[in-house]
Amino acid sequence: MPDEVARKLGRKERERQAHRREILEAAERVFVRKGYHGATVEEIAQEAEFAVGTLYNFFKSKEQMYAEVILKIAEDFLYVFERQVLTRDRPQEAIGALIELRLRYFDDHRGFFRVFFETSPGSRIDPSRALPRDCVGLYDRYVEAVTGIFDQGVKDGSFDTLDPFYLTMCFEGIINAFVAYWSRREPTEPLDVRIEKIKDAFIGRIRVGRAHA
Amino acid sequence: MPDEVARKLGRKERERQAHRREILEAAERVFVRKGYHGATVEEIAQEAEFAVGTLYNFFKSKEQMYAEVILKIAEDFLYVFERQVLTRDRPQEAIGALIELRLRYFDDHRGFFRVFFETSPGSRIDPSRALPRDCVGLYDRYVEAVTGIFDQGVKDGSFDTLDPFYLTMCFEGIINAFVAYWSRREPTEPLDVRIEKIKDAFIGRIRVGRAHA
Amino acid sequence: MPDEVARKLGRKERERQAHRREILEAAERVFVRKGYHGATVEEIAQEAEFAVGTLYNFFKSKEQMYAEVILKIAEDFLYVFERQVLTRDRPQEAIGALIELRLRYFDDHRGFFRVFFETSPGSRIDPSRALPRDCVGLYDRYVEAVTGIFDQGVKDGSFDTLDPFYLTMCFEGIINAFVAYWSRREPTEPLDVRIEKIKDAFIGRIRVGRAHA
Amino acid sequence: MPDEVARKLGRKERERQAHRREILEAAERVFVRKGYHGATVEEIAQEAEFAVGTLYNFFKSKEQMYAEVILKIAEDFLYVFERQVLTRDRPQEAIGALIELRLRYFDDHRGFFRVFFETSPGSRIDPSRALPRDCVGLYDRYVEAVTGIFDQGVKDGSFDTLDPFYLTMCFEGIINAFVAYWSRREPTEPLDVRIEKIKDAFIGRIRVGRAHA
DNA sequence: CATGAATGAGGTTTCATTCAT
DNA sequence: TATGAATGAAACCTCATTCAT
Repeated sequence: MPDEVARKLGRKERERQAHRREILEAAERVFVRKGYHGATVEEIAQEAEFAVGTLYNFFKSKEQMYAEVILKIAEDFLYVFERQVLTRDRPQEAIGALIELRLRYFDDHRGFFRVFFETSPGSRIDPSRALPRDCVGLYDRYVEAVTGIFDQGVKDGSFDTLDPFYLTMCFEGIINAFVAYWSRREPTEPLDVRIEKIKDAFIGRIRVGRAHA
Repeated sequence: MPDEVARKLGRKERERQAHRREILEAAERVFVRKGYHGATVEEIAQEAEFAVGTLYNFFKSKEQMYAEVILKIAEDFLYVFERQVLTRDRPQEAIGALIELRLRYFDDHRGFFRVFFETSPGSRIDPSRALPRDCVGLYDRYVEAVTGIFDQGVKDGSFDTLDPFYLTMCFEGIINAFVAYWSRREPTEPLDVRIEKIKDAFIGRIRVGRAHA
Repeated sequence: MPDEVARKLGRKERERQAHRREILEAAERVFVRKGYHGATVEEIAQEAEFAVGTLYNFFKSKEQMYAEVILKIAEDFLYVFERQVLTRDRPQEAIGALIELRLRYFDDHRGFFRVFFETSPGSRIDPSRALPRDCVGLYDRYVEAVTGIFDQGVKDGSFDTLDPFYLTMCFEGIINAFVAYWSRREPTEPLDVRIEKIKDAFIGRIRVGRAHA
Repeated sequence: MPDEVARKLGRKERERQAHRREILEAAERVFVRKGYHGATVEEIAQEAEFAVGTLYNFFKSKEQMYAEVILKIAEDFLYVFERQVLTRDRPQEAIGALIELRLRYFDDHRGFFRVFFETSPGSRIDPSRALPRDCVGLYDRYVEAVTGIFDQGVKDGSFDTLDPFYLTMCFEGIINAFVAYWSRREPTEPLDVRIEKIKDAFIGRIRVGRAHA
């Protein structure tokens, strides 16, 4: 009997989380189609196949929905980042894996990144500006981690002697530039080729002992 | 008599243009402060010291005001760009001058810039923020011109053999990253030093024949 | 076996009544805090530690809850009124006891009182705040009873010859005025003293044969 | 020419004020019909024969409309009060005139008083609590003035020796009680009779040297 | 009976745009 | 051309009530 109750509560809670997720996914789709200001709560509700009021049982405002969409993407990204990038021993490989991850990830959420870049003034220039509170922590963690990789690379002699934090900023700037560009124009080359090109261009530029071009 | 009429019309026309300009400048300030959606026509009117109705004698919509603001900023930037950067013969110097221009320009018109680079390439998501046709042309011209400089540099052997367009993307990304960073934290070094550092870091990385670090 | 059923039903029924009472008490607290329109069923449910749906198993609407709260308060007050005031033989003493009751009651249950005396006679304006039938009867009974006391006092020569209904109105007005005053400024004198002062001031004014001041 | 401009501006301003007044009057009517919570801005707009948005050019919220309705009534009242009551030399006459004014005034705005008493909890007990900011000052002025009258009456021997402030509170309480009562049940006696009765009952009770009843 | 997620009508408020003066 | 009051569509959000479990 307690078991059944437990299972029941478990199911209810599971359903609630499922609905929450469905709403967030619907919200992401609508934000992608219409942008933050263009999206209406009404439309998100229709997309999620819930009534408007229901959304407000999960999120207290449209703004919070937006924030959570970003948060979800950021969390997912960080989860993979920590597993696929931070586990690498050699800095060069870590940066290579990060380039790949960032580009692949972007491909999956391309539409939303477009929204993100456009929504908040300053966001393309300074993503941390447009982020919801919870997200800023994640972003800082990410920046620190990447800086750590560069630091290690400089120390162990893999990379030229450069300020690791400057390297991180350049890295982010470059990736963002490409991501922003490809969010507007359909890329002409397949993802793999683009990844390799950026790896070459970036890592090649900072790697110690490279031959002169 | 005809003379007087001519003078009068001339004055009237001059005044009209002056008002138009004042309105655009007010609009720019407000868009910079509030972003496109946050700005209200009412606020722009107050800033311009005109009545709302008057604005609609010059522009058919808020959207058009926005488009013209962007256009003006882009034109101003491009005007200086063509004179101070494109006139250089040697690619390395041109890029150096561009770095200087972008950083100086940013320091003087940081709000300015935000609007320009934010909106830049026109959105498919939020039509109201899409760049006006004319402006997209300007932006493309800028990108092409910069790409041209890199192209020349690669061809004449100043720079390593890299895809010039990729170089442009990287260049923009890096500049944006620094600009973003300095817009959050007051720079510790004077502008001149910062300019030199970036010149070294960026140009140094792509210049042929550089010594190993 | 039938016994056990009977006991069970008895317990169930007792529990049901207990829950009903708990809900009403919670509702009263919330109505006192927020007023009718400010109170939400959600908040009442939380206060009562039941789910919203449960409340609707006992009352068919928020309006009915409100009506029952009023009714309960009115009944409680009237219960004491009839025992402590109406039992007095001499009008002067009855009015004195009523003064004491109203002031003490107010001190103990000031939120309480507000609901009763505020809402009192039912609104033609805001149907949702109209008193339930039963309650209007109670209030009228109260007014009638007080008027009756004055009537008796006038007739038996205790009070000056005045319209008893007018006296009731004056009495209510004066009590309310003091109560209001003391609800703003902490009284400087203890309750007993205040009670005596009002007795003197009010009864003294209407008592036959008083000395000139 | 400047004259014409002046007249024009004057007319515009006059019209604006007229519209403001019309809206307030419409609002009063709707509040009277439906109560504060029952009234919708939409309905007020229809009653005033303006679009909804127009109301918001004059008042920033429904709440402010309500506050201004009260303020207008209070100001009008004070205006007459100062002319018809404060000008009397003898305290007894002044109080008599005040009773008449309060009752007559109430007759004109009866509906609104009903709303007022019902809208804010505690308003019948302590009207000053429910008043908008601007109004509180007016109310204080009124209370002071009335207290002054009683003070003068006590000093010159017209009234019994009683605390003038207590007298004011009793006076207000009594008037409010009647007003509240008659806002619910149609009075059975004509206004004149009621005025005289209250004059007798109240002034008669506090006048020095009255004969025993 | 207890639960609480789902509902959706309806409220207040904003603001780009128009138009009579 | 300059004005700014008037417009009204449309947005976000609340909350009493229902109902499947």
